[in-house]
Amino acid sequence: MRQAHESEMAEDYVELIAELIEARGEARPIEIAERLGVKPPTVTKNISRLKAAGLVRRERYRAIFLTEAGQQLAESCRRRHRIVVAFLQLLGVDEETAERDAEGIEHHVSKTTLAAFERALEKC
Amino acid sequence: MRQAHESEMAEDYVELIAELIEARGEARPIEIAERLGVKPPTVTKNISRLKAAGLVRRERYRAIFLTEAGQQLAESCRRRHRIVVAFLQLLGVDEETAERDAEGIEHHVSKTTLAAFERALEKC
DNA sequence: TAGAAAATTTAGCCCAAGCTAACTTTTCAG
DNA sequence: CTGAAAAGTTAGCTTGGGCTAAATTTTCTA
Ligand SMILES: [Mn+2]
Ligand SMILES: [Mn+2]
Ligand SMILES: [Mn+2]
Ligand SMILES: [Mn+2]
Repeated sequence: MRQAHESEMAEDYVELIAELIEARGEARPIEIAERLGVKPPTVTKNISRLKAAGLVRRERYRAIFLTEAGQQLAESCRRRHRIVVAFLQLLGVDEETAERDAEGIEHHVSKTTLAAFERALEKC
Repeated sequence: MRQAHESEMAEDYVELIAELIEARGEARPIEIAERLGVKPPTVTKNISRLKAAGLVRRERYRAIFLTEAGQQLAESCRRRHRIVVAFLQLLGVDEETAERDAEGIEHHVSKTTLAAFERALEKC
């Protein structure tokens, strides 16, 4: 049973691209660069990696969109992100810290652990 | 207020070195390689990075020891590791998964979040 | 609608962290 | 005490993900 094992880079990018598309209708390299705190050439390079990985659809100089696979990955990453943040806040962590820690933690949370977080959230 | 920001590599190495010294009296590259799932040359290279960072004391071909700074870092990493694992288990995650997830999560847990984990552990 | 500004890409670097192959040093068994 | 096995190092390569400077393309605005 092959685990897909997308990289953290891929997860953060598709998550952000999905959010930008939702908010603005399209995702532009310059916004991705700003949000992720990297420079535009880094985004260009990483986007072509995502394209090679089949997660992104894109023509040169144009906006970036997600493939079917990219959308699915983005959805599960966004869901996981929300759960991790909510869970940390439930424990009493302030929102800013919860967001910052979740940005790293999310990539190491297995299905099992995510389910445990959800259980904790359910029982208020 | 300068945050030290040791790399994940450094944290995992000093943590493991401390454990090996505790268990065996010394830490040897070949054991580090086995435990971390990397090859010996990788360990040699990383140990010299740790030495350059002042975390490790070592002569060529000899066992590896921690400096004062290395011991302090190791202690706080081991403590954090234990807390994260115990916390995940408290949530109902099985030990193996808790260990595996904690190995990644630990590096992204801020002081604030760690304190929240401890609070949860205290109130049983 | 031409030209300036903004966005994007390309080229060419850097560094961390991994690997294999080959070599050197240490250790251990007979 | 010697030689083979084990351990460790070195050399040299690869990949991912970052950067700057410079070129190119697109988008605005006067
Ligand atoms: Mn993230
Ligand atoms: Mn995220
Ligand atoms: Mn770890
Ligand atoms: Mn650990």
